[in-house]
Amino acid sequence: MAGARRDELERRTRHQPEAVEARLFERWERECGFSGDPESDAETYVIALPPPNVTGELHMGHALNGSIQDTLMRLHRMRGRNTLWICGTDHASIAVHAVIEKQLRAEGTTRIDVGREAFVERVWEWRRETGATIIQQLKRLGCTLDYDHERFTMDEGYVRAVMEMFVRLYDKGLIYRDNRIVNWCPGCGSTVSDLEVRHERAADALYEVRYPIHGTDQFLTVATVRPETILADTAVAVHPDDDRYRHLVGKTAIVPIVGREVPIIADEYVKMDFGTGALKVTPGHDPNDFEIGRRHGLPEISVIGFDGRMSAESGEFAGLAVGEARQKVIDRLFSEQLLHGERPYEHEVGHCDRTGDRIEPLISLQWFMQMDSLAAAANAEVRSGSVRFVPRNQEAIYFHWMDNIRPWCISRQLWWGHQIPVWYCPDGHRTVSVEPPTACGECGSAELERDPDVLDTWFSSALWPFATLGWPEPNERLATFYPGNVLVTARDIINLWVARMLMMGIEFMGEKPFSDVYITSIIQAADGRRMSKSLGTGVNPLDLIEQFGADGTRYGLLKMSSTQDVRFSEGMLDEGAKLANKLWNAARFVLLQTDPEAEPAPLATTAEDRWILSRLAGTIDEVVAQLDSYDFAASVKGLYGFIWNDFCDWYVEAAKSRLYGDDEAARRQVSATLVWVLEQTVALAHPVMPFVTEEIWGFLPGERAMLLVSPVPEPQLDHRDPALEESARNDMEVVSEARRLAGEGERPLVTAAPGSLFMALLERAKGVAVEQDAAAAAAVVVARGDRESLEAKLKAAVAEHERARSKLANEGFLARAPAQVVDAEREKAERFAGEVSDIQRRLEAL
RNA sequence: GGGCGAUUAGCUCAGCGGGAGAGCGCCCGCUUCACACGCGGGAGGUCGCUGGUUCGAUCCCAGCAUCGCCCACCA
Repeated sequence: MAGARRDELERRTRHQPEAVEARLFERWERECGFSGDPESDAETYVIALPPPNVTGELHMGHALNGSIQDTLMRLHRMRGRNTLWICGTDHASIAVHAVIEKQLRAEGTTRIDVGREAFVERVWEWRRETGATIIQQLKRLGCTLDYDHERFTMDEGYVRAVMEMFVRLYDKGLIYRDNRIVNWCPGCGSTVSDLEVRHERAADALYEVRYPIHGTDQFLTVATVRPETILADTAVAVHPDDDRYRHLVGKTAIVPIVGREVPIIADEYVKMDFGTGALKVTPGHDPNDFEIGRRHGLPEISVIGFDGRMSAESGEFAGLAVGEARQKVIDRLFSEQLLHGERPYEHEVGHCDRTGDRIEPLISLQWFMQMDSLAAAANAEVRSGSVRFVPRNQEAIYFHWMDNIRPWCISRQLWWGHQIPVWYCPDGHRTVSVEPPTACGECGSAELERDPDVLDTWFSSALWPFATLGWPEPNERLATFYPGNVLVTARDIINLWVARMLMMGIEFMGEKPFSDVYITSIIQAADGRRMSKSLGTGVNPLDLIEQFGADGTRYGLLKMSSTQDVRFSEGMLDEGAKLANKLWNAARFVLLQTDPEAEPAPLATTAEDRWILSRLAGTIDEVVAQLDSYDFAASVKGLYGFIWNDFCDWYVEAAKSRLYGDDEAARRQVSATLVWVLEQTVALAHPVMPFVTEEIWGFLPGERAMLLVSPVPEPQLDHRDPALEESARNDMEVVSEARRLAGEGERPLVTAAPGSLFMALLERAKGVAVEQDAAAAAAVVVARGDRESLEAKLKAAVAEHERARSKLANEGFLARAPAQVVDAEREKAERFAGEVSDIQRRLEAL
């Protein structure tokens, strides 16, 4: 190694992430690139990044997802796959509206005042200024995304793809317009989907109201929490099996206040044991009642408008706010002696996930998508195992939703988004077209007005895996990189996004967009609450990267990635940061202390060599297999144990006696193995800890490509020696015990067969004597000349021997225990038998 | 109401049918020639509770308790 490089290694006694990360990332981008090669014949490996909202800042979820995906990308790149990690952001209609409308409010204006065109222009301006900061933040984590082809769901080409999708589905009859009850969010001024409604407890009152039965002097009493909607009642329903009311079915009731005569119907939806067992049916203002209404062909009356006030349909109440109307209705019912009772009532009420406003179910004309056939095709893929959820049990979430799928309301009353490609002429004809038409398709009128609504953001997200590759235009990137391999996301958007991508991928590409769906853990705040900005429980990943380095952060997040909910623990990142430093220093030691002439090679000269080579082969085998099965926590744990305990604590320490000894040949041999093991280890750790490993790689001897694009190590399975590893564990205990005794001021003596593992460590230890004895069955440590401790040792060994023997004598044990367990017990019995006789010999010698 | 998951050392978590583990924290000793972001040694646990299966249960089964997340149209 050149003198300057040596000096640098000697000087840098600590790994300093902040000093190397930016430089290495820049080299990766410049010298290697992350764009994938559409021309290559190599097998592809493709992941589409779940596009973060343009409004977003990197949060813990992104950092975890990013760490996992980048680890997978790097592993497969090192395997020689043609890798592509699709990169981009989502236009996030509602979130962007929130940002811009807040700005407008601060300026004393509103979106209505500035108008649609100016509003949208303003959004673009904001987008140009702030850019997608979150994508830049992912670079800090080391993510090797295809930044050169970054996409945005509002890009020209992407918008075309969305329009194309709409038109095709419309032509197929799957998209249609209908009056339906929808979740109206007064805050958003738009509908929101069922998945964007949160249910929260609310304290309301339950009113019992008497409805006169037509042609009698009797009453039917119903229970309601929304008396103001009485004005829109179009039936009263009871359960068909309810003997109390069976005789009333087919008769009519008079709706209080408005005096409308409505049928009394029977419907199984009604719960006999709730309230009075009679339900007022208001199709215009309740989703369930809407369904009942459709089943029975009832009129749909709206008395509440989109402005949150009573509409003209409500007659004398028109113009009142809903709350005021409610009070007035109650007063009227009371004065007319129709209010039978009132009691406090706590129940769940829908709130908008974004704004927190209480959802108002309203009937309106919206665009819908029929999901049944699409869902059936997607479900078949999941049922057959062709699409696999990991962990498997997350499928339940998917199926629960998909097996009960309902039409999807895809129109939103917003301005920022993909405007629905439907134009209306004054005669009301529809023209549906990807490009703006010049004339009505039916009557030729040139006076066309475009549907003002935009599409649900998830509509465009659903085609992310292929619209990002240039669909619908045929092209090489699309042909090469679709379908992808795995989707990595959190379980809260399994239905919102994953299911819809599956359906659209199958519909438009004829093939599932990915085979594996890896559902990550969700990291909670340290106190067990949800991590969220609003709760103030969030942790900024960029701060973590500063504190622990990108490698430490990635390591820590992967380590936390075990169960479905896990509490954030800084300790795990700290562990990662320390491991990076440990690895750096192990590299310094190996590169500075070994014979520079030694050619890196796995030379199995001593027992320690064979042992570390066995451990290395086993570790490579396991760590890679665990990454392949998405068991990141286990993988990272295996890396840690090998690097810190096996390599640094035991092998490097044991190697020192040869390294610093007089035997030149031994020095060269152990040097060769040390460098070889280091090289393999660093390559193995690269997917998880890319920066420190790349930095070390640069100091390894010889001309070499960057580690990013170097091959992943192959486990040398012929190096594996489980018996040796087992006896190593025993010898480790002997070494520890000798150290303890020496620490207590004893003068321990170790009797060991020649070539026993780690005796080199004892020979270097102060106050420990080592005695080579070919007859020794196992390494045994005794306190020199101390009859008492020898006897104690003998007693313990006899007890262990007896224990193993009695187990073997137990018929039930022999009959049921697996063969390898029985063998292990047998070996144990033999080993302790050997130890017993060793100690006995030493006792006699005293 | 339904689904999923958790309950193991002071803290965060592994282990999931055959002798209770890691990291951090704590105690003792080390300026040992890679690393004090270190080295060596150590203390600390009736593995939530109750039953069951088994020769044997932290691990499997049932029930209970507590906590978390997701889903859900009881007016």
